[in-house]
Amino acid sequence: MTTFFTNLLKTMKYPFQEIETKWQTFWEDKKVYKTDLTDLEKKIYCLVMFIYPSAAKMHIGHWYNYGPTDSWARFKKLRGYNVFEPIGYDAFGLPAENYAIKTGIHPKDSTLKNIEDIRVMVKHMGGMYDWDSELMTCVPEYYRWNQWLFLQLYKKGLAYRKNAPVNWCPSCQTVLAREQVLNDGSCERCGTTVVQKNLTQWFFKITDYAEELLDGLNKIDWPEKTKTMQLNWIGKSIGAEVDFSVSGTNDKIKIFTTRPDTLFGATYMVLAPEHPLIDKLTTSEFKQKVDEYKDSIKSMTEIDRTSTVKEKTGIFTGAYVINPVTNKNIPIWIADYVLMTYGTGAIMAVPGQDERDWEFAEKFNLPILRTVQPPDGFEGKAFTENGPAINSDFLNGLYVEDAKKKIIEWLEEKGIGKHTINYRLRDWLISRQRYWGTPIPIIHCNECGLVPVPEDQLPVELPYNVNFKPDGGSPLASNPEFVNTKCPKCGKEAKRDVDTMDTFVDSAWYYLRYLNPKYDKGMFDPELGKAWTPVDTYVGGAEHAVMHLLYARFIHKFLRDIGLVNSDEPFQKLIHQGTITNLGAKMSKSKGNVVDPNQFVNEYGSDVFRMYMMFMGPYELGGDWSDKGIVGVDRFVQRTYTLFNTHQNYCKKYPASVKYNLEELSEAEKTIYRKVNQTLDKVEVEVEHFRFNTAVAALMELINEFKSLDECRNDLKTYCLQRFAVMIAPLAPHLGEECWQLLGNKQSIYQTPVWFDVDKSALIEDRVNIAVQINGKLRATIEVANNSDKETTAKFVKSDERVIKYIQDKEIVKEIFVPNKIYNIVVK
RNA sequence: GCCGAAGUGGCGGAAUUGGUAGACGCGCUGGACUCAAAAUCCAGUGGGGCUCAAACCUCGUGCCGGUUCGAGUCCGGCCUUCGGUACCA
Repeated sequence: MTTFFTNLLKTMKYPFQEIETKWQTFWEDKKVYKTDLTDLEKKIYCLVMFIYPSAAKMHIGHWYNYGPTDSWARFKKLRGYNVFEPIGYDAFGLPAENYAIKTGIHPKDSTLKNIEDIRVMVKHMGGMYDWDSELMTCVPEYYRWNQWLFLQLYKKGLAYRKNAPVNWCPSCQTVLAREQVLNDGSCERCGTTVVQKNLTQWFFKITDYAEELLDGLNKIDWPEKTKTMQLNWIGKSIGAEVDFSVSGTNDKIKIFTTRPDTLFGATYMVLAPEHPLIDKLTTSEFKQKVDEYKDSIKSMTEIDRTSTVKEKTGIFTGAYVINPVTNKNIPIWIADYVLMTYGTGAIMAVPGQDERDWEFAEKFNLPILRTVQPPDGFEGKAFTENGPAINSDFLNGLYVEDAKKKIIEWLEEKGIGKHTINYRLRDWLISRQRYWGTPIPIIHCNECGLVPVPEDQLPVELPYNVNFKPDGGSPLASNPEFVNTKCPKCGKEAKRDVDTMDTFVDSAWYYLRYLNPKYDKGMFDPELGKAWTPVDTYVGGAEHAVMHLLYARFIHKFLRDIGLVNSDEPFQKLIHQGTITNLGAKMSKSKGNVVDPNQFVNEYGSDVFRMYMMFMGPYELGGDWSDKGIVGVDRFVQRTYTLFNTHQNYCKKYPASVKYNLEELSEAEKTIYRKVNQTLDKVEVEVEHFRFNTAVAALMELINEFKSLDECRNDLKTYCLQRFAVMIAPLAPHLGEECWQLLGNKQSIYQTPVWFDVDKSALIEDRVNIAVQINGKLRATIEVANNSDKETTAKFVKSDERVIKYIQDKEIVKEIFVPNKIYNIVVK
């Protein structure tokens, strides 16, 4: 070959556009990523949270979620697994509808258009998706099964309607589930402050599964943080319910407490301002003030009310209850720090052992009685820790746990209380007063009441023509053809439910539908559902920790209970990619800090962009966006391409051995051979654990080592290059395929997956550097044979000038030797 | 307030079980190539001291202590940032 030609190759830039198109077309034409779902040996279901197509573009977050996850899936594929990696669209939801209100473009039209655009971009990214399993939730073939699911839940009493105070977003013009209200009382979607309204709405009874949702957390491989969040959200507390009799009446007030052992210290009672008994028991003397207080609460927002920094307020009702253990009258107060939505809406106040009660008692001069002995020198106010009971008659001397047992026994014996478990978890409110979602399959009949739509009449199709102006009513009500129907039971005129379902219903089971999105005999093919769940690896944002991920677990357990799947959990291993911020803030249109990935994809190609995102830092940490450094990855790709271009057809011309004997290699060859195997070993471990940054770094190190590749015999070069191509293929799939082909391989690497075994004997070095320390300070490094013993090493150490300098005239106290690592001499 | 994660060069970040801090990359500096530039390649690059230079010394992983022959890593006490949560009885 002429020097001229070699130089030409060396200066030729990696033509990413041509090569990406070439391989994308090849993969698609040959259906390389079509998964055989009947092959269950070595199956892996790798799932990424599907796309919410609220805009026509893939943003940085999508790339960051999908690129690295796809690389992991590809890595598994090359290692011989039967990997199922699907993609789809979470296509219902508010943004499309809000967009329609603004522009007049119908949600269906804009959504389908967005999906088309996004599909092109996802393909451009070079994902290993099985396009035959692509799905979108906004088509009747999909949402029909949301309706079917609803009916199954309804049959079991797990879908029900109730009138309750619910969260209403004035901007989204719909109710929200509790999980969709952020901690500052704002709407998760639009940030508007949510208000409370009393409305009759549909709920899914997730609370029936509370205990199992807790138990299941022990069986899944999820980030501890996420499991803790679910644990806290479910909020199990063990305690007791106790009835207190109202003095001078037959009324009883039930309270819930986690500290029944402190019953003797209950010096007053507090009711939530909404408690139904208040009007009845308030004495006429206090009536006006109580009413005033209740009014003042009504005008407060939820945020103000539940603010912990706010000073406690409350008012006496004039009434008393009898403490069942002391038989003393204790006053009944009402205060907004007691919530009607938790427990019974009433508490016994034990200021001695509860900080909130102490604060309240101090402010309103209510009696405080300690019933748990604080340790000597305790200077705090309420004592909430463990200790022996005091001032508690028959409980005296018992520590908290024993005292609880004894008092509960006593209460149960007397029939005035019982052991109780309370959960913070509320039922899932699924009604939405919006258009772009799944219609609720219920008919309201004047004669028969609520009538479920018969299953054979599903789907209840979402009509195209509606008026989706936000006026607080459901847009579907504006379409008479939709609303007016016949009662399936009595045949008389009836009306359809005009609300739609929360879109979290769609996403609660989509991973099952992927297995065969065209299946028309049920929600999904139960055989496949049983074979392919739980999903092995699920990757998505941590913001779904208590919404989507909790709902999906609930629905999965329900589907198991009706026999459609046989696994207990939907997602075995969960990984959260970090968030990519820009200028320290989450990217959003309103902040104007959105970075468009296309500018980089167009300039460097998708392989470089993907790999750069992986190289930026630990996957689970995310970080602030910066394009500094993308050129480094680009250079690496260029060098890789040049390397393979200058070694074309090496596989054919100089076939490599499977393994080389180190003894027979020259020093230069040995070094490279070792480095190749060490890198292979490293890349395997790093990619397996989603540590892509260090995997890319290892490959960069290896290509640096290849500077001396020319000192190797040709078949050994092949050995090195083959392995390099295979290792880079998951991280830069188009480049990987190209390199593999340049080496002279006929088959696409993903068509016929290849991975090489590590030659373990090559991981060990002949000679190693030992750090020599004097009193723990590094004074020298010496090179010795691998696995040298202490005596041999000591000889080298003690004859080294740098060491002698420090140990002469000194007394050697101790010598610590760690083979192949350290030799530390302690002198006095 | 409570729970969790993080804090390492100019920057992004590496560092099995405590064992040579700063891998890899960016940037920067110098050099080669070029009429010149870009690109590419080569060399250097934590701070300070000493030196023509090297060798060498010294300080260094948010702060203060501790354990240890040895601490980025373990323990105690703080500070900052970012997530989660918010009177749940």
